[in-house]
Amino acid sequence: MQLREEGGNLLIEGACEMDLQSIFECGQCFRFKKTDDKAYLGVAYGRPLKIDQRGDVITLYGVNMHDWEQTWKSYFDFECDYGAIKQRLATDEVMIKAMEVSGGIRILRQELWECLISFIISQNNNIPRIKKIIEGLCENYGKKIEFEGETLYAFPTPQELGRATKEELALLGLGYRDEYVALITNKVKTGKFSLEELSKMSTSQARSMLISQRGIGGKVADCILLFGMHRTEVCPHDVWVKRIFKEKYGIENVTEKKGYALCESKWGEYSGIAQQYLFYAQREGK
DNA sequence: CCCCAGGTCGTCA
DNA sequence: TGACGACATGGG
Repeated sequence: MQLREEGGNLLIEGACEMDLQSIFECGQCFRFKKTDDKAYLGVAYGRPLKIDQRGDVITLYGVNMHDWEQTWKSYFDFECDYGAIKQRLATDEVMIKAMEVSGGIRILRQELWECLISFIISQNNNIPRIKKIIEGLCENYGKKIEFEGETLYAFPTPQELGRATKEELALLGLGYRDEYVALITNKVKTGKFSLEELSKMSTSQARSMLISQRGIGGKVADCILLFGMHRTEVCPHDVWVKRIFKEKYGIENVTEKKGYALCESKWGEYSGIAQQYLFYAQREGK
């Protein structure tokens, strides 16, 4: 892999265990959309990004080496050696086949606050609608960002989102989740629920803390731990995991508890990443 | 009209 | 603990 600046853009060349489509469409992140010219356009940490992949060249438009070091290197989790992780996970045929499809996934280091709200919204919901709702939140309450001739919006801060009433949220399509979002937003805004403290806790402490909040159960807590706090040992136990254990591994009636034990014994500290590989491959029908 | 969606909550045994 | 329906909304 090689990094260089060219024409005001940053180029990543050569193998880097990175596939933009699977990264942005595996359901870890809801803020990047595909453009007509087959790039991905979105906002993270309040900064706009346009990025595309042609052959083995990835281009981050308008990004210099300083921006890369400051923001995007960490966002795309470049401290992590995915080659080594995949080698560690390649212990059975199911996983090896899944990784042929989804091996380019990286667990993005997203903002905790954004993940918290996004995955509360994700419950009993489908990915296109989750994206639409979050887009609505950003357009209505987030800061406007003009970029490359397009208008983008940052994810609203707790203060900004705190201006929304429950009724306004309902209008954006949150449905019964309006109450959950309003409650936790208010707590974060007023400091009753500290994301800073949360992020310092052990995984099991943080999980209990999350679950004690209204509208956050085990699955949503796990997604927040994995995607918002990069606790890669956490495997969100959803309907798809059940499906995968049944169809691919021939293990039936996997309860939540059983599922965690299975993940722990099979994939250990990388259970969350393993789950993403399997989840994406399964959703792609492979 | 039905069913489902990266679930959670309250209730009842 | 474990099972089961309700819950808003929109798409198929």
